[in-house]
Amino acid sequence: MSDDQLEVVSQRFRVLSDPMRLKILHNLRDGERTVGKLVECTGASQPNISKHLSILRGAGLVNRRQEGNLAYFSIGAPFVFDLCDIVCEGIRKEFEQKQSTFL
Amino acid sequence: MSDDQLEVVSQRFRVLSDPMRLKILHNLRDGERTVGKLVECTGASQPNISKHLSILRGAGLVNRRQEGNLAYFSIGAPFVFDLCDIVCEGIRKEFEQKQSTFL
DNA sequence: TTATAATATAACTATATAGTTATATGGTCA
DNA sequence: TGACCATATAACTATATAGTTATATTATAA
Repeated sequence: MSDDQLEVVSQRFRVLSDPMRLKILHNLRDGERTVGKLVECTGASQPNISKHLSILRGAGLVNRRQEGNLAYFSIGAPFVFDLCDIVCEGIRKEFEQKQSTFL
Repeated sequence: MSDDQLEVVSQRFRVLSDPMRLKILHNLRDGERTVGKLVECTGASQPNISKHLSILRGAGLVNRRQEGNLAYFSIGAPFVFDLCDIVCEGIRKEFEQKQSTFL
């Protein structure tokens, strides 16, 4: 793998390395949401959510659809949930291993 | 998912969000390596590699084995390669889609 | 057109972190 | 023991970025 490729891949992981962005993705799991709705669900500020959405969109992880003056965002790459599942599984296993140390 | 859980998951993605750490993992794919060997292969400084290795180890992504005054590191969680594969596939698809815009 | 609502962007601040240099630790061998 | 090697850590600097406040954009409705 070239350094350029490594750079691109690491950038993608970086997009997922923020709890608020994961929270947004989690909220979109049930279907598309407006910016306002995401602001409401996450408790973050509107500019903050807009910024995160633009980062997620830049990575192709969400899609944007405009209807009137509302912007609807939805999951653009379902594989993000596969990624999260693998990571969660890894965390779970590691946790179990630490637990077993005390048995 | 709780905010705490999101924090933990995002932290794991953060560990993978650095090109040098991905390079190290890539180099370990063929088997265990000493710190010196990784310094040689990556072209990074020795303290830099040691620091990255300690971060990777903190996340359970690599294992450490000491023999004499050499430290051998190896892959601790093979699923990282699954993660990378999924991300690479996503990048590839997105790239194809952008290409098709010009056809 | 003007007023209003939803969203996006700009400018800024504060924090996190990658990399460097210098030094410390720990192991081996004379 | 003391010299030497491999690795780890500390302190620091420079950069990236998450969040805030203020403002701009875009669309609807009066």
